[in-house]
Amino acid sequence: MALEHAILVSLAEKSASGYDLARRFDASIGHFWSATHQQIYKVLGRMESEKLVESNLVPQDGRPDKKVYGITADGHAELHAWLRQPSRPEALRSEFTVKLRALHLADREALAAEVQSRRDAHEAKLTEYESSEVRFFPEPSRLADDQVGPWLALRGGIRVERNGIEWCDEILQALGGPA
Amino acid sequence: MALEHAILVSLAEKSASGYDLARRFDASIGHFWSATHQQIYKVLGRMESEKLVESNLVPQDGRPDKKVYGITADGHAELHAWLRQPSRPEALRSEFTVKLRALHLADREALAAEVQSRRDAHEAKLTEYESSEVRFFPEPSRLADDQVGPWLALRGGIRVERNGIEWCDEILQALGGPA
DNA sequence: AGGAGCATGTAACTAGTTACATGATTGT
DNA sequence: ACAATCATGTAACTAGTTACATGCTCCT
Repeated sequence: MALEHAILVSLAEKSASGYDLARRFDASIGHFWSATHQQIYKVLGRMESEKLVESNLVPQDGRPDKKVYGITADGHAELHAWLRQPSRPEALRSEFTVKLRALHLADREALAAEVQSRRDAHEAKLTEYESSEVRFFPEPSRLADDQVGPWLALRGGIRVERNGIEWCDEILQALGGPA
Repeated sequence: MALEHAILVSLAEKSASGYDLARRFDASIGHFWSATHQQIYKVLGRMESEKLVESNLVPQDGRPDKKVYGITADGHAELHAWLRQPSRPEALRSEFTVKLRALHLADREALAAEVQSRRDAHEAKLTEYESSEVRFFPEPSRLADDQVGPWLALRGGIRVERNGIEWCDEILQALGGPA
């Protein structure tokens, strides 16, 4: 299961509570694997019973106590085993593309509007990624060892968004030009 | 649910049995939305009870009888309603990218091999898509009305694969050059 | 004799989503 | 007073995967 491994990767960087993980899955790692807090708690529970992670309760004042999870030796072993074996290539699944195939049945105006809003979303993400790049990886030629992976992941995100924008433009043009 | 709508799109093109649909979901429409025969049969059953599709049994000789499904008026209505409303933008979910982020914990050789095999897979798909393009859409500037959508979908696939190849090359270079 | 293609399904399971639930503190 | 943030969960449901099951025909 992928969420399990995403959690192991995240906890290997730094121990965290379920809540902390949920926030990470809203940002950094969540750009490539999303998860809600509900599912994170569920999976953490199972992972604890499988001894991949262990928790200790940290009392706080002015705030609710939290359960901070850390990765165990078994967790590290599982993580390394997963890293060693190739993951199956993920087939692309796009509801939008299914819809696009049915273009001749659709309202062109409505579809063009949808494409435009997808383009805007790609643009927004691209801007976000690009500013992350300049902030966190200003000198990509000399990165610390543990920064290469995150940088390459971000590069992938940037590529996906740029590609998405170009494709939207191609569609808009085919739909009758962007006015 | 997206499979439901993918089936409606496919049946709107042409009536088909569950088996036929399963083959379509291995090829054309399956490039953007995959489904196994088990799930197709399950969903077809529900869709029939919801009167979105209707079936009639076609006896064949030398072969098992088949249940040919066609789209109903309700099905068309549902399809058009779906086409009119924007689909939520799909977040990208990539197990590989999660792994890439953990590059510093992984075996570089093994990861490079995995990247190379992903690159090969992208290359193979790209070749397939490109030959589909020349075969089915030799003159993209003058396409029949119902060919524009499928062509744009294919263009999206081509873009995704090309982009995937470029990203793989970027990763391989960062991992120490492609020898 | 064996495998591929045609044709349809059931059953058990895993993963993920949506809705609901609680309760304190801090900021506007 | 109201919303946001911190913090943890349960319950019900939907979607999708994997394994199992049957049986006929055509090709090699």
